Amino acid sequence: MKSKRKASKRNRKTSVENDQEFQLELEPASSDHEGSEKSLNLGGKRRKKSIDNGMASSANRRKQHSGVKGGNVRRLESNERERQRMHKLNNAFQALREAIPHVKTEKTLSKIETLTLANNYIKSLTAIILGMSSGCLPHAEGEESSNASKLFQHYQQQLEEEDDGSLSNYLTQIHSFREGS
DNA sequence: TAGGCCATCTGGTCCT
DNA sequence: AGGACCAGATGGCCTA
Repeated sequence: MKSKRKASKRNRKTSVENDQEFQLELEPASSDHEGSEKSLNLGGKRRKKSIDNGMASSANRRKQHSGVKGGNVRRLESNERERQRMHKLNNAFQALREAIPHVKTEKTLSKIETLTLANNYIKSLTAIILGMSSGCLPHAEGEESSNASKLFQHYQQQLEEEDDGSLSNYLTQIHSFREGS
């Protein structure tokens, strides 16, 4: 079903990798699951399913062949740490999703959508704040106001250079996300 | 069925 | 030396 597509994805690999995989494919199937049980238990459900189906991933095969005694345990521990790290990253993404206002839909924002929206949201807020504060800046004499003025000039210049219309861009994106859902 | 998105594994590199 | 970080590879799930 997906073999064609997966094959096309695999074509991105280098010829060296293809050669290695070809050789590994010739390995006896009985060795495929060695060392994969622990990571299976530690891993998420999605990964578990693939292994439940009896599919030995190339990753597992690589693991099989890179296994030095003791190194295997270290690898599994490293995998677990990496999983935890990615979970933290995903939690941060979730927090970011909740921090930026967007049209509520059943479909959650993808990571790229979240980052793009957050970027433009920050820019739009910056533009608004600076716009609100700009009124009192010209007559300011204190150092604090002077800094604010510099800040305002800096961002104004930045916005001019980017010329992307942050606020309208942000609103446009929200609108497109709404339509896309 | 193709494409998008995601989770996981892995080896390399950087950092402490 | 070992952990953190990163990017590539891969397979699963979902949707148009």
